[in-house]
This record gives sequence, structure tokens and C-alpha cells, in this order.
Amino acid sequence: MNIFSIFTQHVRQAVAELGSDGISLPQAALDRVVVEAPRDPTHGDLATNAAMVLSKEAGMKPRDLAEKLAVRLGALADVAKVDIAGPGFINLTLKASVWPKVLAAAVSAGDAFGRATVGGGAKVNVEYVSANPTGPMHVGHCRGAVFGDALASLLDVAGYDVTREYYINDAGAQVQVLGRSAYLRYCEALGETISIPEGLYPGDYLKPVGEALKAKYGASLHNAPEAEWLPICRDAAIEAMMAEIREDLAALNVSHSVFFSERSLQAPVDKVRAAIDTLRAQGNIYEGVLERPKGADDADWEEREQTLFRSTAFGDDVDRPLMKSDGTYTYFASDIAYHKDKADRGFLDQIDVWGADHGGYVKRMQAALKAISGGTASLDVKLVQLVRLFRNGEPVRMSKRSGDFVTLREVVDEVGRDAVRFMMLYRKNDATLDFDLAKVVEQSKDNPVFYVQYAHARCRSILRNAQAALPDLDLSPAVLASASLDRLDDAGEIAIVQRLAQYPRLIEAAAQAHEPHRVAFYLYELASDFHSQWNRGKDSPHLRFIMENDRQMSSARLALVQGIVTVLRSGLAILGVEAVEEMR
RNA sequence: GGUCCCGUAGCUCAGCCGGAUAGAGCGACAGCCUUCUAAGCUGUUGGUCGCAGGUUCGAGUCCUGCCGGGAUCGCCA
Repeated sequence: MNIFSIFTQHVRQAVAELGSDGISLPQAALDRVVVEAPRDPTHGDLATNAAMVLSKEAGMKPRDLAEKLAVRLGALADVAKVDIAGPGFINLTLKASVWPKVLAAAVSAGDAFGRATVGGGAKVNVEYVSANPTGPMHVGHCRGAVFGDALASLLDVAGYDVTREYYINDAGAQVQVLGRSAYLRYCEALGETISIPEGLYPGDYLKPVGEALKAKYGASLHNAPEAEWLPICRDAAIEAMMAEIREDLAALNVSHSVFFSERSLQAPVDKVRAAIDTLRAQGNIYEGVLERPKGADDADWEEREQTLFRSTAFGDDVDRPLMKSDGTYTYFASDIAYHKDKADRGFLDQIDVWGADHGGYVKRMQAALKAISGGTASLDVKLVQLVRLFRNGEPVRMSKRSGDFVTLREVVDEVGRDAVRFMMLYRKNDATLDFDLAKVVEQSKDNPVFYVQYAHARCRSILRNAQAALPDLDLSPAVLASASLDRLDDAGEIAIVQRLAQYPRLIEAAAQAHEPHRVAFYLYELASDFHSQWNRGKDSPHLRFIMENDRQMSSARLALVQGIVTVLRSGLAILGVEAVEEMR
């Protein structure tokens, strides 16, 4: 039950009925009509901008148009009062009987409350993490992983058909380097003393790969030509790294349904070549010379002719090369084939989650998908900004170069996955994030993770205590939903129900904007409403949730608690954070 | 130099495809424990929404130009 969408329909219906007054409006104009909760509660429960956005096309003054709409809206069963205010707002005050209905709907719907249909079952592909399989995941990967995972869950709840995908970069030069690094560890395992040259991966995490290679191949690779040992060492290392990455993701409660190999784009069928041929047939490929970029570090710039994609024809700033000087494909060429493959699999809605340092890549990828799909597919790229790691306000330095970086696993092991996930989502994706390892485990209001989880635990505690105090009361949601909810007439209680009523709309809006952080902020506000009401029971005992001498009131309030539990659980599930039963 | 992101209270940040008097937490100050978890709550304090124009009934939000911070700019991914 989403009162906002219900009333949006009511308002649009009222607008359509203006036809009988000789006022006809284009259908498109209706899309601008919205119903929202006014910031100021004295403006009523719902407000619509209909009269203001339609006045021009109706050829009427906003307030005159509002008068006509107000008459119709005032006749609706759930409306107690209609006011016209300011430049032409129509403010609706709903009958008190509306809120019990909303609460009952939430309680009886359970996990289904908030589930939306805005997605319409449309297929959408969310690609996230896609960390190179050249080592364990470090803390920098965390944010994109959690963001993508939560976004996928959000879209799922909003009614999209979501596929969660990971692109394994197992075809480039980096995995060759990985293979050489693994070979050195293999030599080391054979008893050789090694030194790791600049440019190879120095981390200890390849030692087990070396040992495994020795166990499987003995010394047979040692004096073999590179062409023979490199593919073996490389593949063994990739497999080992991917296994480790999957474990890291599991520790973070991040999941994927598809792991897509970059190499599978080149063999057995060269899909990269096919993609380039498609673009060439369109006339969007040519041989040309790029201008030297200004201001960049271009000391070893060498002007030369190369194969270019005409991305400027699709909104990019310069045309982009597809072939390296050694004749292999650029990463961009592979990525075009990959995104084409996604489109061929039916994903016309594609979302990529990238680190902000890849921001310069967005336009060309969008241009490429537009071109190669003939304009049918679109790509939204969500950039996640840096995470700066602190401990008690002191920066935690990390140097990837030395191989001595903070791994994702270390952070999860130290503070727990719930703290990591919630904090990563308690910020817009494009804002940098300071993550303090000490603060996120603090059990205080400073720490939103704790605050929201505590609200859920407190609710559950109330329900447990209620069962002990009133053992014969049936606290199942189905029964609570039929309690005398009209007895919830305290302003704080109604405010909570109104907050719950916003949840379905919030899910829709957050999903359409691709912004899971809105869910986190909403949960914080709901938790705050609840803690506040809980405390009012101290000064005013008649406001306590459990009233042993008034079973009817207890049932109504416990239904309210159950409604809060329902929404907290639903929202936390989207964020991938556990709704705990008690705090320890 | 080009492109992208950011700039809102002393600090950290929200602000829902433009909407009414711009919000929250922290900090500071003043209060609330015989009580369903005080691991919490209440109140006070606090803003020229970076600057200047523009669009319109209306701009923190959209457009243009500046200022400041960050990222990035063929042969890394």
C-alpha cells in the first residue's frame, strides 16, 4: 500500500475529469504532477503541485485551477480537508482513519511491504567489483562491492529482473605479469633464491600458488621455455586469486550470479573482432592520428596512426583507439565487445559500478554501447569515490606498491561486515568517505550502524517482553494487523506510521535514481522516530508500548512495533546488513 | 589546456526527475535514570547553500562564466 502512488492516481484522475469543464490537458503534462509529503506538517499530510505545473497549458491561474481540483479531491473518501496555499499548492489533510489502514497493510504484508513494481520486470544488469584477479581484494574495492550489491538488491525489490555480474579481467598484460610473478614463486618453491624485479607482484599471496605448481608439475616447468610455462602459471594464479576473491566477497556478504571472463571474448570466437567489424560496417571506425593531449605526462608520446572508434559522433570528446601498438586489442575494445554481449543477452538497461579514477572512461563507454546497440541499450555508470581509512582519527596509510596494503578481509575481520556495509552506504556514492575503524564499532549514537541495529533489537525486545507479560496475547503479524489500530492517536505514534507509509515510495525513488544510500538515511530516521517514542514512555507511562492493564492498547502499539520491525528488516536486507535480535 | 566529480551550520553530511520558513548527527550549553536495554531521549545554539549572471509563478536543485578542492587525459585495467 503506497498512499503516494494512490493519491497521485487520484489527482491525475481529477485532472482528467476537468475535461467536463472544457479543460483538456496533454497526457505528458500529467507526468509532472506529483504528490508528496509537505515538509511542514501544518500543510497537511499530502501536497500536490498539479495546479502550478498545469496552469499554463490549462490557460488558467494556478489558484483558479486549484479550486476546481480541490472540489474533486475533497470528495474522496479518505480526505478530511483540502487547502489551497501559497502559489497554488493543494494540501490534503487525510482522515485519521487512513493511518490504521496503512499500518495494518504494512504489518500483514510483512517482507512484501515496500516491494514495488516500478521496474516492471525489466531486465537490468549490474556489474560491480570486477577487481583484477592479480591479488586479494584491498579495502579500496569494498565500496564498489557493497554499493553494487545493495543497488542490485534495491532494484530487485523495486520490481526489476536483476542480474549481478562480475567481469574478470583475465586477458590483459596484467595477468601475464601475474603469471611471471607466480613462476618466480614456483622457482622459489623449488628451492631457488629469488628476487622480485620491479613491475612484478611482490605479495606473499602468490607463494601458495608456487607451492601448488611445484606439487603438480614438479620441476618440469623450470627449464621449459616461457611460452610453455607462462599460460600454466598464469591460469593457476588466476584461478587461485579468483577463489580468494570469491571468499573475500562472501565475507562481505556480496554476491554475483555471473562471472564473465574477458578472455572468453577472444576465444574460441573472437567477439572483439566481431564488435569492431560491426562498428566498421557502420562507418564508425577509421585509421587516424590522435592529437597529443595537453598538460598530461606525455614525455614518451609518439605520434602514430592507429585504429580509432569515432566516439565523438556519440557524445565523447575525442575518438578512441582500439588497437595497441603491439597489435593486441586495447582494454576499451574488449569492453565494447563485453557490453555488446550484455546487450545481446537482452540487457538494454546496464549499470556499471566503477572507481572514481575511471571517470574519464564513462563517455566513451556510453558512446560505444549506444553505437553498437543501434541506440537500443543504455549504460548508467555509477562512480564510487575513494575511501580514506582512519583509526581514531589518524589516517591508516597503505601502500599498494610494496604489496603491503590493507586487505578487505582485514577490515571485515576487524569491524564486522555489517559495520563496513552500512557505513559504505551511509554516504552518496560520489562523495569521498572517511572510514574510521574505531568509530564504526562504537556502541553509541555517533555510530549509525549501531543506532539502527539497536532500534531493531529494542523492538524485538519489546515483543519478547510483551509475550512474557501478556502470555495469552497472539503477537503474530496477522493478528496484530487486525488490532484496534485506531487507538494509536498519539502524535508520536502517528508520526511513526506516516514514516512507515513513506517507505514504499522511498524504495521506488531510490531504485529509479540508482541511489541505495537513501535507504540507509531513511532507516536512520525511522530508528530515531522509534527511540524518541520509546523514551517518551518514561515521562508518560501511558505511552508505553506494553500496557498490562489495557490489552487492546497493547495490541495496537505492538502492531506499531511490528510495523517498525517489518520496515527495518526490509531496509536492512536491501543494505545487506543483519537485523539483530539483541545487542551484545 | 580538455573532461568528470565535489563545494550546504564550527566539523561530518542529507536535501526525494525545481516547490512553501534549507534539515540531521557531532561539537558547545542546559536538562531527563524506582521504568519495555540511559548503548537512549529532550531543549538551546548555529547557514550570504563557493561567487556572479541567466531561465520562471518559484532555484541549494536547471543553464552559462568564474573561484577553490579532487580525479583523469593513446600503447594500464
